[in-house]
Amino acid sequence: MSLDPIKPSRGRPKTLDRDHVLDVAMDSYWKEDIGSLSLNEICRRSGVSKPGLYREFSNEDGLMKAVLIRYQELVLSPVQQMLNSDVPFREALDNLISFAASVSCHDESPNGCLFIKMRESRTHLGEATRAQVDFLEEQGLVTFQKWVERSRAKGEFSAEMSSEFAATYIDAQLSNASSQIARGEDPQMVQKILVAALSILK
Amino acid sequence: MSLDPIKPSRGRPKTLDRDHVLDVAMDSYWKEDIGSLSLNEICRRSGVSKPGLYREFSNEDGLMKAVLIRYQELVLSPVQQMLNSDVPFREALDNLISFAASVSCHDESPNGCLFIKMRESRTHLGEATRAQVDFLEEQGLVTFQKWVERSRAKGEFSAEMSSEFAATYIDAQLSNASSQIARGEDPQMVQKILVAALSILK
DNA sequence: GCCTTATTGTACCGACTGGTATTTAATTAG
DNA sequence: CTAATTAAATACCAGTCGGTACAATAAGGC
Repeated sequence: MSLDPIKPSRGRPKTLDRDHVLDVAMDSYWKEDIGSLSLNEICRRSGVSKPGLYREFSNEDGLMKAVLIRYQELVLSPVQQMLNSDVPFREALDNLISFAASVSCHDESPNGCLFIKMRESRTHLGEATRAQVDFLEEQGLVTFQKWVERSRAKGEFSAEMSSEFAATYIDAQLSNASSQIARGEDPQMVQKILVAALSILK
Repeated sequence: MSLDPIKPSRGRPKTLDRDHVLDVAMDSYWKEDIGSLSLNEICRRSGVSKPGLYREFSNEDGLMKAVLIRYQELVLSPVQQMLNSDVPFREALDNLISFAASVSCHDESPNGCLFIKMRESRTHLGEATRAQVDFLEEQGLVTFQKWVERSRAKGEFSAEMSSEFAATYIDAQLSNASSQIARGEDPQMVQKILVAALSILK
């Protein structure tokens, strides 16, 4: 294409650091209640003026969608790749469990999976973000289902249930684990519950 | 005692219908996002002026605590009584499952268990309500644990796990089911997941 | 007829929300 | 140099929030 994203280099140079804002916003949404975190607060924290933020992301919905996409690239994608690889089923399951029982943005207070938090806060999301959540949810279910099907073909999964149900079940349990982590429950207990619940996949 | 709750019968007669307000508030908190439902809105819906509501419940915290207590009496208590009775374990478990997979305030949109919703919205609660949630949570865990212990003594529960863990596990799965119902997922699927997850208790 | 007591609703408070109009600053094109 | 272009931040908008001062009202006691 002829439209290069190179400097058009005209007018006052941009000082707004998009990635910095996204980092701050992701951290904030991650460790706090999504519905209670205001744009004003994100502006304060990222040191950006409100009109600046609106110029970059259009509105709150645009910012949250951008944050979610960033989260997908940063956190979800590696997990999906692991599930798409040929790691043995039990090993992949163990990885999945320890991932779910430990997700946090940094070393601080536990907060669960941001995607799942957003899914739970569905009513607080704008149109675009909600659509992105739906897309990621579907993508996740497909990933689980294909993983189960491949594992079954390899003889590593023999539970008597449809692959579709298995995918839904895994999603439900991971979702539950994330909620518990976010609620502040002991990660070890969360993991123990997860192990028990997923033990029916054998 | 000498303090009868009979009409002190002095001053302007009260017209505020406490129970009506509580009903409206319970319904509202039940089927909508707790953190997004304002006192103003509850006043509008119940036809009560704001100072009237404050006189009756002190503040938002007081109202929510009163609502939670009402919910406990109305919904939770019967379930607890069932678990404290000598109903066979499998039957009680089935009751618990169909209860969890169907809780709604009326025939309308599903909304899960209000207590669990409040527990998930912990950050939006005032001090008194939060304390009440903690109390009910502890009470629930104790009920589950004693139920498991009695069932084990009757030879109806033989899974190899501590009664304490079993109680935590049941709580986690019911909580998950409630969240799914509230999120609008198909009750039949929720029930199926619940049955699968609780199948490890045998 | 008052006075006291208790409940009522209007009208307000300061703080905050998502979003924007507007002015000012910094750069390039000519 | 000026004009055009782009981005900056201040200061504002209407609306909502939880909470309250306050004057009007309705009853009993005397």
